[in-house]
Amino acid sequence: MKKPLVVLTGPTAVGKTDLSIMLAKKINGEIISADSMQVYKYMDIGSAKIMPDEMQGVKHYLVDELYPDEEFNIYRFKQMADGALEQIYANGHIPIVTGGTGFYIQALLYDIDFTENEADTGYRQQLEKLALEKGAEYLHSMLMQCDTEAAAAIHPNNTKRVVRALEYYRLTGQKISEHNETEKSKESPYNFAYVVLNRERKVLYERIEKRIDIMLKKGLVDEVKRLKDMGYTRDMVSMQGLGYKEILDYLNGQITLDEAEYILKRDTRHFAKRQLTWFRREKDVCWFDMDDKTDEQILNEILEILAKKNIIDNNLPVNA
RNA sequence: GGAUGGAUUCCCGAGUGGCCAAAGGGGACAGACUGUAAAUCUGCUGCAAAUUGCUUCGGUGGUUCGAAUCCACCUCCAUCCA
Repeated sequence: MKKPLVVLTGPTAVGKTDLSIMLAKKINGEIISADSMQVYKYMDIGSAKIMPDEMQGVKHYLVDELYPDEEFNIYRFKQMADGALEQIYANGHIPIVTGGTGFYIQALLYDIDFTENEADTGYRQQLEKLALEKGAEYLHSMLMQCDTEAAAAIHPNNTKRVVRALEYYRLTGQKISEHNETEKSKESPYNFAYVVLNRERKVLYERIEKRIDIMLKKGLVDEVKRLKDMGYTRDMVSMQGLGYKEILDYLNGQITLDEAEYILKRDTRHFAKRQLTWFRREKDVCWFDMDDKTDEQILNEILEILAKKNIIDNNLPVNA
C-alpha cells in the first residue's frame, strides 16, 4: 500500500500559502516546504516566508532550519524531507509538500537517489578553474571523452552541468547519463496528488510586482543589510536568492536601488516562467486556474481529487 | 519666426544606394534541467507559405534597374537663436 502524499505548488506569488493552510487544516495534514530559500533563518521578507502566526497551528517542516552560510542543495533537501515524511507518517498525518522548487518536489516524489557520493569540492574547483582558463568548450570536450551521451545532452555553455557530469564520473566511475536514465524511469512510491496552481500570466506578473513593492516597504533592504552585517556574502547559496542578490549589489554600491528593484522584478518574472515550464512537463499534474475560482472552490475540488485517489477518506464532507 | 539635429521592427539602438525583414541589447514567448535549481543554460521574435512570396524603417511625392539609406514638401520631437 503506497503512502499518501499531496503536492501543492505553482509559480511564485500565485497564492500557495493560504491554500496550503486551508488544505492542511481540512485533511489533518502537515506541511513540508520545498523551497530553497525559506529553509534559511533570518531570511523572512525576501523569501516570502510563512511566519509562525500565519501557520495557524499547522506544523511546518524545512522552514527556518539552516543558517545562511550553510549550503542547501538537493541532496540535503532530500535527506531532510525524507526525515520529515517519516515523522509525519509516524504521527498519522498526511504530508503536504508546498513550495515552488520543482526539482526538489520531483526528487521527493519519485524518490530519486542522490546519496551515492559526497561532493569533492576540490575537484569541482579545479574544473571550474579549467573552464575559466581554457573555456567552456574545453570542459565539454573532456566530458565527450568519458560520457558521450551526457555531452550530447548538455549544452557546452552550461558549465555548471558539465562540471557536475564530470565530477559524477570521477567520483563514481559511472556515467551520469546512465544514472539519470535509471532514475528517470522510476515510479513514485507514493499515492500522490500533484496540484499546480496557476493564473493568467498578466495577473501573475502583476502579483509578483506588487509583492515586491510590499517586500520593499516591509524592509527588505534592512533585512539584507542585517544579513550583510552578520557576515553573509554573495557567494553563499542563500545570498543568491531573488531579493537578496539584487539588494546586496545595491548595498555594495554596484547598482542603484531603482535598478535593483527593476532587476528583481524582472528576474522574478523569469523565475515564475521557468517554474511553469518545469510543471508543464511533469506527469500526472492537476492544474487549477486561481483567477476563475475562489480558494474555497479550489479547495473543494482538490478534496474531491484526494477522495477519488483514496488519499483521504471518502466520507469527508466535500461540498461547502 | 529662424538655425541645427532627430524620427528604424514591442522598447532601446546600429545601419547612409543593392550582400536588409534590417547588427546588437532589452523585454516577451518557448524549452532544457537528476548535488549550487530563487541556480545554470538554450531557442525564438514582421506576416503567410518549402529553398518562396507579401507588407515594413514618421507622412506624401520624386530620382534610380534598385532606397531605411538620395531629393522635395509636410508632421512631430529635441536643442539653440530671436
